[in-house]
Amino acid sequence: MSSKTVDKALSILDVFTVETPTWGLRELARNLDMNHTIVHRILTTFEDKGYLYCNPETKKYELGIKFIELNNVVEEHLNISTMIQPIMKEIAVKTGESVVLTVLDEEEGVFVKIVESEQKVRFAESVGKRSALYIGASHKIILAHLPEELQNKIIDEGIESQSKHIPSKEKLMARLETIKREGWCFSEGETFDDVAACSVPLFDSKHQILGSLSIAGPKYRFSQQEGEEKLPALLENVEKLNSILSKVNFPSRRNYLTKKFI
Amino acid sequence: MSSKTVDKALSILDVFTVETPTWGLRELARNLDMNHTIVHRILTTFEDKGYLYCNPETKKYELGIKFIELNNVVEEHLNISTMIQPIMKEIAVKTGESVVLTVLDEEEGVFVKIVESEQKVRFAESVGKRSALYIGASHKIILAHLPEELQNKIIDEGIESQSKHIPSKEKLMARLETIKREGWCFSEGETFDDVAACSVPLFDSKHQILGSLSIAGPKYRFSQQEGEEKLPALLENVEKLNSILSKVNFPSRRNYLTKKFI
DNA sequence: AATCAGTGGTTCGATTATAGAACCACGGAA
DNA sequence: TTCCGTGGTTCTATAATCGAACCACTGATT
Repeated sequence: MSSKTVDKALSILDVFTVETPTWGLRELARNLDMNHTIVHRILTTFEDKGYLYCNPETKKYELGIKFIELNNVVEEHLNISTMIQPIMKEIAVKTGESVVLTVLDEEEGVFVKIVESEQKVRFAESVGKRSALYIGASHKIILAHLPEELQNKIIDEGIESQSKHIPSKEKLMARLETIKREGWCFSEGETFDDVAACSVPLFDSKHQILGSLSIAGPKYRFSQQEGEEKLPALLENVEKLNSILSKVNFPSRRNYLTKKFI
Repeated sequence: MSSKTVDKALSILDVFTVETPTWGLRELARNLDMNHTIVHRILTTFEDKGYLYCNPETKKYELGIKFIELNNVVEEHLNISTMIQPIMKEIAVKTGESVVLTVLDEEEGVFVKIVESEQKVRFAESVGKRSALYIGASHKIILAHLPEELQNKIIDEGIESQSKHIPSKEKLMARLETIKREGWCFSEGETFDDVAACSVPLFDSKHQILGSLSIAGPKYRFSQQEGEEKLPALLENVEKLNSILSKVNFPSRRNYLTKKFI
């Protein structure tokens, strides 16, 4: 049982994305197919509480300062700064490339933490980015460790949405099997055109797939072979990370892994 | 007009802080003086949407992955990574100390961004931290630029809560006047025991106080005199930052500055 | 300058989701 | 066993929400 009103309210928050960060009242109501009165009431409530901010000039709404605050609570609680970041930093220093922590949430992957190399290619802005599990090494390595039925479902949905990232179902399924067997994955130009990455899986205390750890850098200095060379640096540290993560119980939605799914 | 149900739901979120990041159902209901049924319904709703995570072993709730995602949307929209961070970085490099961006929200100050120096004293974990305006240089410089009636109200509330940071109202008010006249503020050991800071104010497009920019470092290498020596590096860059911030319209609650207050 | 179409915002009675007492089932302590 | 606590569920009186219709305003278009 779940609250319809709160559910509606949270659905409203969901449309504030990097792509569309500001919304007018009626524009938003139209988009969500809701009566503008109720949208207005909810927006006002969020605004009062600091979750949304209404620009007084444009009268458009955007996400508020509260999310900066609450993000800190999550990071603190996960010991991201004190425990996870140092390990990622060590890998970054050793390999000279950026290190990315990705987490499985529902049926997608989310970049949770990025530690940048000293080199000038930056993509820390992508923290929080969410995308389908068949895109990029960091996501594919997760997909490879999901139950086959779920892989099927996700790939079918990808084909339906005509994703350019699925050449054919058979090829992808075969690729996933190889990835799982070998325990790592390399990709280039999938999530970002000019970026290549090399990823290994992370597991929770019940040995269920939790996410992945990746090294990422610009394509021109990151071939598959160079990726393989960096693999040891990843694998050396991934155990430490796994033991931390297994104690933490990461707050992402993976309940379906223990339940039956359709 | 505001939605009671959503308001209640958001009040629940508010108790998930750095100090108390996890809550059991009944514990939470007791704390908020609410019926546990309704708390349960709201918690479930948040959980479904990824805003809360219920640890399957302990059955305790904590903030979910959604806040990492939405924090990114806020930061992206504010151009924190691309525009603000480089300026802060420049100051950090020039002074060798960490640089802190603080913003006024309602009647408190919130650390919105911290760029660390290469030196080993770290307090980036404090991003999102919220505290009263009479504590620390970064907050006092904001308080000094608020209307006198509001200063009165805030200081009175501080005295009522028996804050150790207010020696006497007269002294503090006099201090605030000096700070405002001189345009900067130094403090040590207020927000953190071993940290000193030097702060200058930031204003929005309507020349209203928006927040502050600070240099902060460990007390032993950060005397008032050393703070003053670093002041030019701050002031050189604060204009650039002000011009960026005036275009951005920062999403913090400062409506009361344009309205009457009680 | 008058019209129109679009905003954001408000009102109020019919409708519908919510509130909360009472209820499980479970688990640990005495 | 009993007791107290927990998380979670059920059901109906009740109170909050929904939404058509309503302002007041703005900025094109005629």
